[in-house]
Amino acid sequence: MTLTGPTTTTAEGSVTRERILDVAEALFAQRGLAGTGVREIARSADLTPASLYNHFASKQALYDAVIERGVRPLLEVIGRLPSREHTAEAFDDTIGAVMAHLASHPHLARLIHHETINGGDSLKGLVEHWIRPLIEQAQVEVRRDQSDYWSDDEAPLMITGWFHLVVGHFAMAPMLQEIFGEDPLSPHNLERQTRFLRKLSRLMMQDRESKDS
Amino acid sequence: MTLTGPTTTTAEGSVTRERILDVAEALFAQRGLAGTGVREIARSADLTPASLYNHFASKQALYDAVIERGVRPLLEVIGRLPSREHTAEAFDDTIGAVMAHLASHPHLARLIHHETINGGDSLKGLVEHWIRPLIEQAQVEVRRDQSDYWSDDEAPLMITGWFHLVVGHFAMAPMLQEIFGEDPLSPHNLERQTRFLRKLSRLMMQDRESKDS
Amino acid sequence: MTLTGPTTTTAEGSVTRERILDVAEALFAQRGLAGTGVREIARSADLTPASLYNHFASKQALYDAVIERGVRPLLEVIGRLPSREHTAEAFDDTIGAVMAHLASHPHLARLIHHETINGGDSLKGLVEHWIRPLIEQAQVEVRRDQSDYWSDDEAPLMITGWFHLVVGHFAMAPMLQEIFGEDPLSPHNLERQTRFLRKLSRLMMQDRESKDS
Amino acid sequence: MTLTGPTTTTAEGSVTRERILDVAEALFAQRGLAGTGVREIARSADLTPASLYNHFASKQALYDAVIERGVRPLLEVIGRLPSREHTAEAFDDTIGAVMAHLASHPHLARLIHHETINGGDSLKGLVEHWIRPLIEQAQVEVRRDQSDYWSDDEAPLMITGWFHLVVGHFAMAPMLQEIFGEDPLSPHNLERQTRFLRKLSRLMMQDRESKDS
DNA sequence: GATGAATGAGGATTCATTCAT
DNA sequence: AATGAATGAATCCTCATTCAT
Repeated sequence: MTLTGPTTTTAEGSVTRERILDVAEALFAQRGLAGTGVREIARSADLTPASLYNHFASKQALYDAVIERGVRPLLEVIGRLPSREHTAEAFDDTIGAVMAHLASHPHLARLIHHETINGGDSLKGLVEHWIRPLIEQAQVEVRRDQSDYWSDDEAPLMITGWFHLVVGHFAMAPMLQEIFGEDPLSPHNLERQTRFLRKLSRLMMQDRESKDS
Repeated sequence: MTLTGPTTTTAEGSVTRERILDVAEALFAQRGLAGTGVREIARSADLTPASLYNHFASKQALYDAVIERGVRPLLEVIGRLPSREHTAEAFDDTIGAVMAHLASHPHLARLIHHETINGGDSLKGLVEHWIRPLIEQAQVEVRRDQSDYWSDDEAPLMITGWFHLVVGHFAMAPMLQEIFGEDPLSPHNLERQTRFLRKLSRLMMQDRESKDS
Repeated sequence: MTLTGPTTTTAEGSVTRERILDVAEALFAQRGLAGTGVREIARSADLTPASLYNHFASKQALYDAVIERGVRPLLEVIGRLPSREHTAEAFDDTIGAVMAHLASHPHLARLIHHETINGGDSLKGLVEHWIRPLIEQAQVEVRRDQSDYWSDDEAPLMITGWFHLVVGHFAMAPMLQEIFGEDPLSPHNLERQTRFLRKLSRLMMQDRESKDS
Repeated sequence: MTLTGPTTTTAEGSVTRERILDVAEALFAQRGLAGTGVREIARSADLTPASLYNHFASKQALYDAVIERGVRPLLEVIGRLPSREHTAEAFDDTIGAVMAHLASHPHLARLIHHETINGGDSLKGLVEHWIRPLIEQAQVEVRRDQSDYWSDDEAPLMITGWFHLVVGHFAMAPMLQEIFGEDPLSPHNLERQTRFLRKLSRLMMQDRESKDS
């Protein structure tokens, strides 16, 4: 009876809370906020709907918590790498890190897509803190390189472009699977995709040197 | 009663039917299938929910019709341009045409995203007929160019990459608007994005020559 | 099939709507707003809860409609009688009319009590239009009679006093029934109560003469 | 832990229990039994709903306790004063005492009204012990005075009438406040109301004398 | 004595859909 | 082609209550 000990991790969340977040993440990613029922979430977490409300005030609050828990680490991954000398290598690292993070959180990208497609109220705050600095920094770097292939005001387009390329791959995995008959998120395919993106990045960066010469 | 003349164009669809499709497209794009209520659609079309069922057998049928009507012309746009000599120019044209089509159907991209994120049952058939041939053709062209920067099996990645870049820009317009404070779908910004994509495509294509030398 | 004719009385409300109002009036009077379930109302009206919402937007809206339908005629009854020469007789008539109206709407008084006890949001507007003029008029009459037993500023107390006496009798009928073992709303008892109130009113009015002497 | 000293007065009730009764009284008076949630009561008492059940077996039990605690002293106040020689003065005293008691227990009247409007199961026992003797006594006194204005069988009507007048004033205070813009329970207004009731009582009692002569 | 977590039952309301008119 | 009314099923959420800690 007493062997089980306390079920709550005093740190931040009880195991139940975490379990709910896990299953909700998967379901919200699959079907979106509106398409996911509280009953469904509760059942997947081996709970009554009523019990779920002991941990989250509302479906929306749960959704926000899922987004928060998923996106914040991603932003931290991104924010950790930016300042380096050699842009190309640094960028390669960032791509790799982001790809790795998304790979180990298979629902994150679709979650982000869902949020992004409509106004993204739950995401807004987070993203502003994330994308805006990124763009400003990118602008600085583009300028520093005195690139004449890419102009300063194309920096935002490049950032969002990379966003589409990276997040898109994960978000659309179900459909790519349909089409190609193989899992785009398998280690092999992920490596291939990462390699592809690195080649592309090198193309975009190194080109300047060849132009400069 | 009869003074208004016939309201139905037997050819393709009644004006009411078309009106329903219009508002449903906008709503489905905004909130997805699950997030959009029949009542909402009906109200936006100045109808009773009951009346709506005189035109579509079910919400799902309406949704499918919206997808159909939106995606088929896009596929035709794409299918129309593929065979040319100079790959670079042809590709530029395709990009332009697709961008133009998406620009004039502002809900299409988000609709596609919604469908793509989950299994995309309503889209599956259409997309298979669309993307698979594209990829096969791309593979042929990559091979023909004897590019040694891009390998044959990277062709699918390039295709999907372009998909992400083009469709993503439109689908995520609401969020980009949030972040940058300007409409990504304004003529000026669309032109800029198109120019950007063309520069990128040139980079990806022309690079081979510089490497060859 | 067609013999039943149209089910809606074009005038104001369909028969169904009226039926709902009837049963809701009884239930709200018995158990109050919070104590009455929509399911209960619907069942009593031979309807599904869902169907009920075709007629009233919400439980609260239904409640308001019940109050409105019940109280408005009462106010009209009161407003119709006020101007006469002989105050005593006029007052007798008013008492009689109000008693009669409440007698034929057996739930009205309890409904009013329910509303009055808490802030009476649904009643507020109606009552202000009703009680305030009454008081002003009463003040005029008290003053006109140059009564020296009742002072001018006691007019409001008299009004509310009569309110308590008349409405209270009906509202507390269930408990009086409990205590006395006979129905306070039976014709015989109602008559007795009316007679009692008239005697009381005469006492309050006529007394002035005896005092004057 | 033990520094605060014993928190329970073994005699009658713990302070917590009393606190719960206090807030519950206010809430039940405002919204009735059905309209008041256990959560609400607990929150107002700075407790968890679960903790509340350490003090009361159920919501109903709490409600009954509130009624008990509120009504019993009132009955005692009434029961204490009845036997005197001069009816008029005795009655004046009773009115004053009851008004005073209700004034110092501002929720009591509304509580009684709530209970009275429906069957009043929780009140039944108490009230029977209270009102029935009162009526019998009143009947005796009416008879003793050989009043020919009020007949014997009007005694119950007088009792309930006084009940309406006294309790009504307190129970409907919220609405009267709405209408007149001043607090009917302020010392000044209470005094005025008491004076008014005394004048009325004298009218009802003394009249007999004038008729006798 | 207090509480976090759990729950079955029920709360009001909305769902997509049907059908007679 | 349009609609008011009806409905079974589902929606999110709250209810009063229990119990191990």
